[in-house]
Amino acid sequence: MTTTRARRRERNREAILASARQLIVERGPDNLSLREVATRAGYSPAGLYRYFKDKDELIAATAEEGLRALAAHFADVPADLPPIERIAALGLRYLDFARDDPEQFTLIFTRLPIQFATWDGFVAQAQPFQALFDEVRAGVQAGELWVGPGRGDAEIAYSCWAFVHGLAMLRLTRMRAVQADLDATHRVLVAAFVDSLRPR
Amino acid sequence: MTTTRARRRERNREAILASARQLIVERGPDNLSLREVATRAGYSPAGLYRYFKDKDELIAATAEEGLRALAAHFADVPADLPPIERIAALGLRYLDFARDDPEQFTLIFTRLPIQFATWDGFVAQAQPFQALFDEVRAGVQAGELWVGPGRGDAEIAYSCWAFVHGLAMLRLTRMRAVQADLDATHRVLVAAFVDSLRPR
DNA sequence: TTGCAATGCGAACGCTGTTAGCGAATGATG
DNA sequence: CATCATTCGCTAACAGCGTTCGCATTGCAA
Repeated sequence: MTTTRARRRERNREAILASARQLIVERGPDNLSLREVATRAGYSPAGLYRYFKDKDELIAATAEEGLRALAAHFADVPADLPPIERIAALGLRYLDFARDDPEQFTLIFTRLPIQFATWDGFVAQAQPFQALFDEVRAGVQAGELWVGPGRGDAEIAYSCWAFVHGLAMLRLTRMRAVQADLDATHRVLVAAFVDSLRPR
Repeated sequence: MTTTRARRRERNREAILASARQLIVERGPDNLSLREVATRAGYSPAGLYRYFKDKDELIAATAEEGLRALAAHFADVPADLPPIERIAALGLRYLDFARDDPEQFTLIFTRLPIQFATWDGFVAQAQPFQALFDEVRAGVQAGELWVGPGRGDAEIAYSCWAFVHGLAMLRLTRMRAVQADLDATHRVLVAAFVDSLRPR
C-alpha cells in the first residue's frame, strides 16, 4: 500500500537531493557540506540520516540522477540515421552533456558504485552506454564498420566511448581555462574518428 | 647563498611530500589528512605550515611531482622510431603510467593549477605532452600524417592525447572492477587509432 | 483510543584544516 | 665572541565537519 506516508517520504528525499545537486554545482562535489544541504532543505543535520545512510550515499544518489539525465540526453538523437552518423551524433551529445553539466558528468564516473566485474556483463548492461554498443553492433552487421583480430563489436564501441570521453575529460580538467572553440574542434575530430571506423 | 639552511629546508620539504604521496596512495587524495601527514613526517600539525601555505598547496606540489614522473616515463620511448610508431609508443606509455600510478595520474588533472589560457600557449608549453606535439609535427612535415580543414598539427596531437586519455580514465573509473585484459585491448585499439592517422 | 513505527531535532563526540603566540635553534653582523 | 633578527617547531585553541544517540512528536493501524 503505497500511501501518503511513502509519497511524502519520496517527496522529501527528492527535495534533499535537489538541494544537494544545487550545492554541488555551486561548490563542487568535494566541498559539499551535509550540514548546508540540511539547512537548505529545511532539515537539521541529523535529519538527513533518516533518508540517506551517509554522505557517500547522498552523493551516489545524485550521481544516479546524473546517469538518468545522460540517458535522457541521448534520447534526442534520431534513431533512423545510418550507424556511422548515429555514432558520431551520440558522441557529440556526450560532449555537450559534459560541457553543460560538468559536475553531474564527473559524478557519474567518480561517485557511482561500480556494478560489473566482467567485460560481458558490462557490455550487456552498461546503460546508458547501451545505445552506443547497440549501434556499433548494428553497424558491424551491416558491414559498415571495420572489424579485425581482437577488435569486435565491444572493442569498437569501447574505442568510440574512450575517444569522446577523453575529449570531454581533457576539456573539463587540463583545458579548463583555454579559450578556444573546442566545440568546433570536437566536431572535426569526431567526424574524422568515426570515418576511420569504415572498412578499408 | 644556498647553504646548510636552504639545503635542510629542501630536505624537510621533500620528506613531507614523501609522506603525503605515500598517504595519498593509501587513502586517496580526497581522504588525505594533513595531521596524519604531519605525524608521519615527524611534525606537529602546525609545523607543516612553515613549508606549505595550506592543504591545497601540498597536494598541488605532489601533483607536480607526478607530472615530472610522467615526463620521466616518456623518456624511455626510443627517439628514433618513425613518427607513427613513436606516437603509438608514447600512447602506450601513457596508459602504463595511468595503470601503475593511478593516484598520481589523477592528481595531474584534478589538482594542478591551470596555467595556460590560450590554445597556442598551451600547445607551446604543455609539458610533458610536448613530446607528443613535437612528434606529430614531425610526422605531418614528413607527410606521414593526414591533415585536413580544421585539422592541423595541434588538433591531431590533441586527438591522440584525448584517445589514450579516455582509455586511461575509463579504466580508472567505470572499468575499475572489470576483470579483463585491458592491456591487450589497449594495444589493439591504439594501433588501429594511429593507423587511421595515415594519409588515405 | 491505544500502540507502534516513522520522523525530526538538540546535544554531543571525535575528527578536520587552520591560526596565534611562544620558546628554541640558527646564521649573519658588529 | 656577543648580539640580534630570522627561521623553525610546538602547544593550544577555534570553527567546521560527518555522524551517533536518545528523546520528543507525528501519523497510521488495530
